[in-house]
Amino acid sequence: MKENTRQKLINATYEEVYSNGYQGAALADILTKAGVHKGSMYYFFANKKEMALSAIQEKMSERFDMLYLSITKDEDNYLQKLFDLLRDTSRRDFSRGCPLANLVQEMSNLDEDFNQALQKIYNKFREVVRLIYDKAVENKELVACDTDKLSLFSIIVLEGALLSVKGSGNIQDYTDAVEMLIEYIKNI
Amino acid sequence: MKENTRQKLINATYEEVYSNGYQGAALADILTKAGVHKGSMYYFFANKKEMALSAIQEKMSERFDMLYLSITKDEDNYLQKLFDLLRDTSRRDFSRGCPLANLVQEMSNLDEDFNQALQKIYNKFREVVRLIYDKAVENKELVACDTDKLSLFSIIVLEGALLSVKGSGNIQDYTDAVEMLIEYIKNI
DNA sequence: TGTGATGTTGACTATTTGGTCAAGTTGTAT
DNA sequence: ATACAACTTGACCAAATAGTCAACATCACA
Repeated sequence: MKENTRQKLINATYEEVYSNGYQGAALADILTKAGVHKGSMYYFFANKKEMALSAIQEKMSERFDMLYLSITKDEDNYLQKLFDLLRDTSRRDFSRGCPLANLVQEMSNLDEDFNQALQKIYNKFREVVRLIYDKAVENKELVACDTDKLSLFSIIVLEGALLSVKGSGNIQDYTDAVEMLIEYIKNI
Repeated sequence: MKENTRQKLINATYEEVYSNGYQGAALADILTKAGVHKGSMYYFFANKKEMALSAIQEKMSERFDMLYLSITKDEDNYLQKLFDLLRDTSRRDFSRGCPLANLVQEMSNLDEDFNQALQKIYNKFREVVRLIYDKAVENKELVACDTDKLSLFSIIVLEGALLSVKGSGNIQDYTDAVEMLIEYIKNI
């Protein structure tokens, strides 16, 4: 049962922080959503910040591994699978946007611990995307190029596109941007 | 003196919200920074939210007009002036990022009034960039193309690049992305 | 079955939050 | 000079905030 309570807190924290930001996520709401009492929470975590950092690290790694790292473990069609993933709007929560981007925007210049944790996650994300491009080059799906810069550009367009949808309320912004990015990559 | 107090509040609110987000901006801090007492503030604004919305609208319009709209009022070199502006890192606050993007990320899915205000500002920004590209096409600096999508893509790359710097702590991300965008535009 | 470790409960606190208000000061026009 | 509007002051308030704690329950195991 131990992991149960902890995991319920991690899940609820992640959800509340994703929806409201770290500063906007009230402890009382997290506890209600998790169905856990305050004292129990302080048994597992030192404070709100430690719980949020744990939630972010655990849930985001999980998410990136599932979505992106899995592609590198296949045998071929690396590029196509990445394009498919980018094009798949059903997997995206356009209202809440990108969980990582939200927190980077909110916290990286406010708290050094968040800054460091988010930098690690962000760099890992970028490495995974670069790995996909490296495999694509290796497999002759893509001509040899600066895959590091390409992964940077890809993430920038992805994050920017998700932000744009939040700003305009128009999902078309996302699909347009993704197609422009894919066109760019095909023309390298 | 009337405009003085109001303006001090607008400036302080903008700064505090820019640094800490709307939810993280404490009224007490805004008042201290402005050197204005609470009662005075509530004489000029109905509440924190109205004051923040006023600050955002007034200060952001001012900023976009100064940076971007001014380009469209010149006679030529539209494209070059836009590229110069994008390349000018001295004008950017990489630690705090883009004021508009920060607020869109934080508030657009939390409050409908913020959502509407930010959408207007965001759309205006995009229109101004499109106007620059339209003038560039008209002036034969750029071949005829879908300037609307190009403005979308430009803003997405810009916002994404600023976010990336926050995420990685590396300003090179910004300059790399801007050069890739400029290369893309030159190759249209 | 008793004992210590692991986990749970919810009332309690101190502080900070946005917001109110009655009393005061200043400016301005007649 | 007077009167009225424009503006300022800071004490006060209720609600929400993160965090504490002593008592209690449950579990594993000797």
